[in-house]
Amino acid sequence: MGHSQAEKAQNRERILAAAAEQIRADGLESVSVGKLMQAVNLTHGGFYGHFESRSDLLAQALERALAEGQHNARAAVPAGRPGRLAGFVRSYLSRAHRDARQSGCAIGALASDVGRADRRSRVIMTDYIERYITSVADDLGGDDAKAIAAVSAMVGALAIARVITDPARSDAILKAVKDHVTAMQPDGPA
Amino acid sequence: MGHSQAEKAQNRERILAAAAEQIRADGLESVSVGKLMQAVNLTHGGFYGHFESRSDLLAQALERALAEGQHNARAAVPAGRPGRLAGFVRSYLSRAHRDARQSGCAIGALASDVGRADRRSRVIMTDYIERYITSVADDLGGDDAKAIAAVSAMVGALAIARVITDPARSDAILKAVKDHVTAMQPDGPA
DNA sequence: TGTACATCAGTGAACGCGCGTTCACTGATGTAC
DNA sequence: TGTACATCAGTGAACGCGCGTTCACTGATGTAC
Repeated sequence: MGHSQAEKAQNRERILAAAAEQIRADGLESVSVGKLMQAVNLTHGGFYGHFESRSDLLAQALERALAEGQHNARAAVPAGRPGRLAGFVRSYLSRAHRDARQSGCAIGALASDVGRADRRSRVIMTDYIERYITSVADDLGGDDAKAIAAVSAMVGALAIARVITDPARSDAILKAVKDHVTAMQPDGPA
Repeated sequence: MGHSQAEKAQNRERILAAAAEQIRADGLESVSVGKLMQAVNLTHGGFYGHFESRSDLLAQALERALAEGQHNARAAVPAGRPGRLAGFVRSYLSRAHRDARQSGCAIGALASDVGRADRRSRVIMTDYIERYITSVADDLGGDDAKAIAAVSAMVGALAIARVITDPARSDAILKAVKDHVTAMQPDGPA
């Protein structure tokens, strides 16, 4: 069995990507070293050539999940200014986002988990929350307080919509908050 | 060692109360049968005289936590109508509530956990979310959509404030959303 | 009120299992000459 | 270009541990007479 240096880097990527998906789908605690390595067609022993410990992996996977969620969010919206917030909110509070936890926003998926996690994880997520708020504030005339309210409502709505058992009611939650946040923009939706 | 029927009911209560606190403080998955029974000064074998399984206990503890969180919320606000929402929001988005996960609102503490839990848990929490929305709607002239936005913002803000590492910034998050939700009332804060 | 006994709440040893982590080993990679 | 060898990515057995659950047992409770 040949294992080149290039393959090692590639395997590390595959482990990290699989973990970043899994923590969003099933939570930080759902990750087991053995199963994760199996999912990536490696044996468990090799794990420690890539990461110091399970908890080290979790912190890096959280960072990765946050970065990916952010990337997906930006990709869903054309870069131009007018209607940017409305477009972003439509995508963030879509049924597709609600139903695809594993590739969606890690703040929405993991906020309450990280709230009780170790400091390292909280520092990482704090950074992404602040970026999220700043980005939304840009579309709200720099109003930080308004952006905080908008972000809180979006994150809360996503979490709640994933709990509600009746699909139509879950849709209604998403729609109500979408309309509410969109209406926050001074010049109205574009 | 004497064990009367009254003691049995009392022990069941103690197990359930301890679990209801623990799931809010550290998440559903943090509960282990052995440690839980130890915390209540019993041995692990007796657990199955009270509950069918760990997962049965978790569902009942979730219901208990939700009921307690709701009870605490009502207790914090005088029953009279004027200013009821403002008073409730002040309490919900207080530093005290943020810092006392184990006795606070279980929706805020466990929404993202339950979003990926089994159907039984989701059904239980759905019920309490709807009650929460209805209760807030009562203070907003029956406007369901507005109440959904308010509840989403409060739940999201609580979760986010528990992640943010800088205490002053965390306070600012609570305050921004408190002001935002209070301003939703047509007649303004009382 | 007092005795005899069935009930049953709680005990603690034991089960099989999966966990995170370690480590001696294998064999292809990739470098030195 | 070809050979000799050090490196090191990945393997898989083994570790000690805590888990959820079962069960034979203990002894106080509480009932029948």
